[in-house]
Amino acid sequence: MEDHHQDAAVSVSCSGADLLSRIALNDNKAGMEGLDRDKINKVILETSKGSKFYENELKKERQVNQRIEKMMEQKARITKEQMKQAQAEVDKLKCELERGRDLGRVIVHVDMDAFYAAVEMRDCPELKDKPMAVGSMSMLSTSNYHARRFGVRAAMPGFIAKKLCPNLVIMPTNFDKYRAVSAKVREIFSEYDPHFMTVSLDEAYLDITEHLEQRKLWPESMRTHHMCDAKTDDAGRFAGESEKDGLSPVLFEDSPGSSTSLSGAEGKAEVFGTSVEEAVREMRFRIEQKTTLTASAGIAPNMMLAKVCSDKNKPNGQYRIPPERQVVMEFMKDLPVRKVSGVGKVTEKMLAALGIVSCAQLGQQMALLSLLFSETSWHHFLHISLGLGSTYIERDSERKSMSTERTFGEMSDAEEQYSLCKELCHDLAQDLQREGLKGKTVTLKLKNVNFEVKTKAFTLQYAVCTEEDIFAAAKDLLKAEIDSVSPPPLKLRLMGVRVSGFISVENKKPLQRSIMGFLQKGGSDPGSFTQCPGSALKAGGGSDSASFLKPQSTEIKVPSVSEQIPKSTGPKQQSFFQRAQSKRLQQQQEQIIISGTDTTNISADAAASTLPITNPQSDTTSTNTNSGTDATGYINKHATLKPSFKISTQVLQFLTCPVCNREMRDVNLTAFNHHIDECLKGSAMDNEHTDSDAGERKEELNSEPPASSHKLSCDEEKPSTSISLPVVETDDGNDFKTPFFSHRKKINEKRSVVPNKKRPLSESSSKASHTKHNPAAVVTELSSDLKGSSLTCPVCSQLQSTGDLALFNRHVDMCLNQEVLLEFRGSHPPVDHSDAPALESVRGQLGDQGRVSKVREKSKRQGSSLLPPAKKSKVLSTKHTIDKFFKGNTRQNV
DNA sequence: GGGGGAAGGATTC
DNA sequence: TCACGGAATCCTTCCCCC
Repeated sequence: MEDHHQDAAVSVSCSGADLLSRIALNDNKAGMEGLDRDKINKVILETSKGSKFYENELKKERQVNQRIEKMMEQKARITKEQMKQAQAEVDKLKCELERGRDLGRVIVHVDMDAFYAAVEMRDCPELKDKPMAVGSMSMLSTSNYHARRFGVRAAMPGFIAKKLCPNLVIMPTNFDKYRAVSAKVREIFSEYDPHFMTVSLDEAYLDITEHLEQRKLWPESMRTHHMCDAKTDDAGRFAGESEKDGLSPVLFEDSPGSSTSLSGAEGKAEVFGTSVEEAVREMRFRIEQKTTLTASAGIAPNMMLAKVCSDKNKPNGQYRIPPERQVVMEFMKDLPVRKVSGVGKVTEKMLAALGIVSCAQLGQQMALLSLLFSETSWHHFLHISLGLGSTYIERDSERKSMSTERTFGEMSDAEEQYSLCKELCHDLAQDLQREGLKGKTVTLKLKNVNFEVKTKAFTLQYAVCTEEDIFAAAKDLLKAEIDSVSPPPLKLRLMGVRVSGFISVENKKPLQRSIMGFLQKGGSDPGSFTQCPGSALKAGGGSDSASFLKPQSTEIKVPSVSEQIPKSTGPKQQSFFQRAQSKRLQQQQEQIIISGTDTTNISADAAASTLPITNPQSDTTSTNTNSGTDATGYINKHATLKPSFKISTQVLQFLTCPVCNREMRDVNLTAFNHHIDECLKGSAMDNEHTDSDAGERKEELNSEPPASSHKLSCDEEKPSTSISLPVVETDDGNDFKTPFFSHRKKINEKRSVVPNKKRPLSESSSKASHTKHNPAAVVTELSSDLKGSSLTCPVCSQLQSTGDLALFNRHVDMCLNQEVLLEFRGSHPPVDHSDAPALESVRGQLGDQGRVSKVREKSKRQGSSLLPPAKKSKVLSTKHTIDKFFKGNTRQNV
């Protein structure tokens, strides 16, 4: 939604301005130009003044002012030498960023105009000439353009809006209806970019680069669209074509893009060209035809710019920044920092205190900013000043928490509070179970009648999702709060409960365990590998655990939205290597079982320290599911500290050693076990000096493949899978140094550094292993490319003197097997991989950029921090800053 | 000193 | 007439423990 929450005025012209920037009107929004700000602010002030809310806002404002004071003191202490060093560091990073600037993508940000209000007006034509808003007396979600002329806007309480505009009609929200409209719009989006990313019901990012390529070849007929092809309404209230006249155009009849309006154009055909602008205009045209609502769009080489652009010609317009560095820099020059998503009222104010209002000023003051702000923050600022943003659009990032909260009138009775708490837990449990999620951290959020917010969290030993379990934790937190408040009683106006630390997310860390589970049949809860062995299974118990015990299928297609399989159990959790390896190893196990035994005696101590084993092939191997009562289904994680990888003594016709991959015929199990023991010893010795490396490699293998890499599973059968990785790019801007990857370098010339600190594993990994462009094709490409050349093993970095892919893959398999064995043997400290470029590349391929970043950041912290972290001010955090806009600037041009 | 949990805060729609 | 939301994510700081 457009600038929904930019509710701090850029400047306040009322008295006491310094304390009012949080409350005063922000008219920096389409349809709000030229308002009598003083008058509006006066009304807002008069209405708010004296309230608890107002007092709290003043308090927060004072805190921000204190932060600014501290920052200014810090600034005063900065020496010339420090500035010089800082400038050098900034310049260096700037150079790297410039080198990695990617102008090759065409990113579009589409934003529906006054979405909720527009839907309501469409369905209730009598509203179209009236000032109206959607929401309630306590809060408005959005307003139409008539209302905006009175200063009524989103994120404003309804009662204040009523003061500003007594005739304002406030419509209640109807999310079902908005969702239905949104679904229609998304259908159109998917035709331009099947991987588009939805931000909210009315916003999306698309990468239409590929579409534009194809579009060039399209005949005119494919670019011809007819007026008024909307057939039905979204909620049964909109009658259709006969009523469409005058609806949508009236919303924004004087808007920049009104040429696409519907009036009097029924049946006419419009032909769109092949250019970027034409493609986006066509998309907007089709949205309008289908929904009678208008959308605005921004077109730019990255997400950050596209977002800013979509606001430029709002409503019903579009704006494009061509992919030229000079133009980008020119565009950024006068852009107020506040216009950039991620810069909120606090950041704006802090920057303003340093004399920074525009993005050009931001660029000029980077050395200073690097000394005053955290690394994350100033890197963000640097990206902004250079007009850089992410060129990779991530589609579905994994949910990290789920919560529910409620605001109410003053509540002081403890019994009532417990009762409400239980109710919230009930609701949350239902939501969690609906999505098959379980989390270990329960957080209680409380807001007292003075608007002071407190959160109390507790992390359990096991993941929970039932009302009882959540409430058990939440009520203790509530009790502590009730008992500690002084003076009693605790007077609340809001209570919320959140569950986070989902085991589906956490399990990305020990994913390697899944490889180790290659012998397991029937699949089990990957989440039960926790600090509390077996606890998740116990906690999950009964039907709850079912959602985590779903058979894992090796999906070929990308799961649709409707496929609500918990992400924790999907093949997504295993890397491509892992899945291929698991499968191969599992086939070996099948051979063992088929040959007459399934008593693989991995460990006698399965119950004490068990590794639940995921079964990537459960659909096809479920006949061999273990009962779970014996040790068969588990591998003791300590078992291989001593080589004890035993298989029961029976003569088997055909076995393959899981260590060296050799096939053995007519061998009895004693001999086979002996062979494995020897292999293990050999492997252990081989790796003795590289344990730490392997430990790091183990982590690399933990990474998660992208959603799209599900497609790769169909190639797992092929011998070339070991090298058929979708991603070949490191996130540090280093060139690949091995022959194995050298041919990719040409493809990936455009790269940039992603200096993101603390990048979440889930996001970075999925991003890193992005294979949007037909991964299957990559397999072919790589395979054919490699024929006849020397190859370097991505695991051990050794150059292999063979061009034979089968031999090479065999070697990679063996290396991978050794990784598994090293895992058996215990943990390994991470090491510096600076001398292992191939591993770095592998890490990039496997998608675990988060870990790469961590290693690099560690060295960075040691070497480059000019001020102790504690002295650096905190600022800036957003889901749209580095994560959405900047991280992932390393696009995978596969 | 580093890792990780807890708490608070900023930002977004 | 009273009256300022809900959900999610990320970042920073603090603190404890190893």
